[in-house]
Amino acid sequence: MSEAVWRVLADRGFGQLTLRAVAAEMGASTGMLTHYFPAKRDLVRYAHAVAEERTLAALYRELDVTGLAALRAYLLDVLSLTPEATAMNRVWVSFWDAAIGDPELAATETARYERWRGKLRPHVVAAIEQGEIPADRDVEDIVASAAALTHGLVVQALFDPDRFPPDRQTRLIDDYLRTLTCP
Amino acid sequence: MSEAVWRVLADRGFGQLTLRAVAAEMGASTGMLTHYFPAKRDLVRYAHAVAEERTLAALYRELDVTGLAALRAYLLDVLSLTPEATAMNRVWVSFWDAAIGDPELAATETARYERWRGKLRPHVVAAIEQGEIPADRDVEDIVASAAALTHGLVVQALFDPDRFPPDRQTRLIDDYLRTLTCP
DNA sequence: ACCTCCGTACCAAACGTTTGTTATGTACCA
DNA sequence: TGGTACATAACAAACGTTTGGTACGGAGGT
Repeated sequence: MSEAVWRVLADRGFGQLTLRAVAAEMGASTGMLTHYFPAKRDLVRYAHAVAEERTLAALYRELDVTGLAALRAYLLDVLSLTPEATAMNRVWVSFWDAAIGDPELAATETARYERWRGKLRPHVVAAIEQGEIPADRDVEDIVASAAALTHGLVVQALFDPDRFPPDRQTRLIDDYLRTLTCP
Repeated sequence: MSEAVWRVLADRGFGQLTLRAVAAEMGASTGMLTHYFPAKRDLVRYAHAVAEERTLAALYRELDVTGLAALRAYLLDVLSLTPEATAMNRVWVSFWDAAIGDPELAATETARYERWRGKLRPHVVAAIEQGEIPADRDVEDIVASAAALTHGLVVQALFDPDRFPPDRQTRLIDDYLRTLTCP
């Protein structure tokens, strides 16, 4: 079930997530879907959960590094460095559109962002404690700008993969992290 | 005509840009629209042009500053600092979704990004010549990261306006520009 | 000046498709 | 016997598109 939803999501996006498309993808009927999802809204919620689960799967792995190196690892996880990551990012960008028009989805996206920043925050704190980042910098602002730069690169890479190959995306993140170290 | 299209775009987004919605917005019939736009695709193209025109209107004003200050001014133009700018950004984010599924729209978005970066580039060059940015930094990378940070802030501000009020968005851009000045 | 013709600019209505949703029926298992 | 897990089919609504028709205004002939 989650497989079928993900396949529809990955190659058509959130806007084209339709009951019949999912049903066809799993060789079933729309009646079966309405049995599990009384309304379309429920299917969208489930699809959102599926996408988030796939995202977090990569995010919750253990790291053997701390501070800036850990921050770097988490940011690279989000970039479109592999075809799978690119598909993931396409899904999330399409979700942004859906969320703009739906207050409930917008709220979940707000929460997702805060969760992501919460994941990055301790490593910024550690980087400051380890002296990798000047202590007078604001933690919350660094987290927000790191997230911003990363998602900004994601969007540009989505529309211009030739100009933003994996090694350049990585280099841009590294350049950014380097500027964090200077006072 | 362009007024009606813009109104629909602004409060429903690209995904909900429909012939009937535009027709209703200008108190006309769908037949009239198909007279001017033989196919939906043509209406979408026109809507894209309308949105771009509104964007460029703000972008092509003359500046009495150069270098980093000019770069700052252009980046601030894009941020969601006013309700109008917020509406504009909602439209463009919704356009990203439409562009993901349509190669032709994707190509126009690729071009739009390159045009935007082209607008920023000379000011980065000037900043380097004026010694505001170390000469060993890559111009193209700085332009790309500035665009990325800005659009990343736009998206976060769209879903969390409380956490990203205008003054914080501005501060985050200023912090970024400050890190550019250090070697 | 008048009439005819024709293209432009629309409207109203309908068409076929796709969408979410609902109703009815059926197999199966406890 | 009754509830769960489906399939089939139909439904109304919304969509892009097509059709048939009306109004008008300028061009050309008489």
